[in-house]
Amino acid sequence: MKEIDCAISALRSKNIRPSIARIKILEYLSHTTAHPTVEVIYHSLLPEIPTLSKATVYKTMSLLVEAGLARLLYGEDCEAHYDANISDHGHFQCTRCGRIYDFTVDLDNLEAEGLEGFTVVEKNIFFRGACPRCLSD
Amino acid sequence: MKEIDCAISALRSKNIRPSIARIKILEYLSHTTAHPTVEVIYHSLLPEIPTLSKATVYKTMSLLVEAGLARLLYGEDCEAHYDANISDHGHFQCTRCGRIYDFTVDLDNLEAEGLEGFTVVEKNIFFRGACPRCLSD
DNA sequence: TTTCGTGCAAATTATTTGCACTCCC
DNA sequence: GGGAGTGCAAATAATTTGCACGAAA
Repeated sequence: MKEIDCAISALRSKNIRPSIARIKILEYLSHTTAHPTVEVIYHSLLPEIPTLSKATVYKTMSLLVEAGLARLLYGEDCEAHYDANISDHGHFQCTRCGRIYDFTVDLDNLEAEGLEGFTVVEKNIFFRGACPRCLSD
Repeated sequence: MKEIDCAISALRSKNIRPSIARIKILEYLSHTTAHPTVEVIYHSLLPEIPTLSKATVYKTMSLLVEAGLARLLYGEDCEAHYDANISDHGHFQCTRCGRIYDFTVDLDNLEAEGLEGFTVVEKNIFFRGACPRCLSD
């Protein structure tokens, strides 16, 4: 199956109408490993879709993330969150209330493939889901 | 040792002059687990330091992160990065060139403590350091 | 025909910067 | 006095929103 048909059926399976912008964006996302920003997606597709606007890319990306066809690296919001606990530990963000919790994790024994030749300085682990406080409501 | 002295000596050890804003921000960061944003830090300290400005909080936070006294959750920039690869995998960002690489990781066997009662929907792992391309320069 | 997707522009929010003022060494 | 830290306001950057038009069901 061609990539474009792949994108179309992926959209259909989520009940998202396969418009030109949606198809092209999903197709572009699928064959790149560059983890592009909205800016990058916009400029990459502009030659192909000269009428494309950034607002459409933003709207399409939220749609795709909500449908589970794409994921957002880092947090939900674009605000920077800080932490003075420098030791390796994990963060859990509740998608309902937005609260962030720490948890303990052993990152030394983590098996990672594909990092040969890389110097790792910092390890972050980030989970999302629902916290007990919200689950009990 | 009192918390405030803790903060002062931490700053001194990094050759950062312990000004009132820096001490208070570091102290605040150290005894909270809420992973505050600049906005939150600013409003929490405003009663204590009525002359505080957000610009100072921003400047102080970059300083603390650079010195290794605090860490920034999520990426370096506040731009959202997207990925159509939904399977669990890790991301590595090179702090020199900014490129993001994927790597394979087995998150199922990860031992996490402190997540009893949580429903985990999504797992992200995020490393930072230097990539081979930059290391060979 | 009615709903949905798009594009523009304006609004909002997050962050950075330039500069003047002040406060210690 | 001079460099450093701060605060204000303006500038920039990222993202969201409102609205009108055109295309598709």
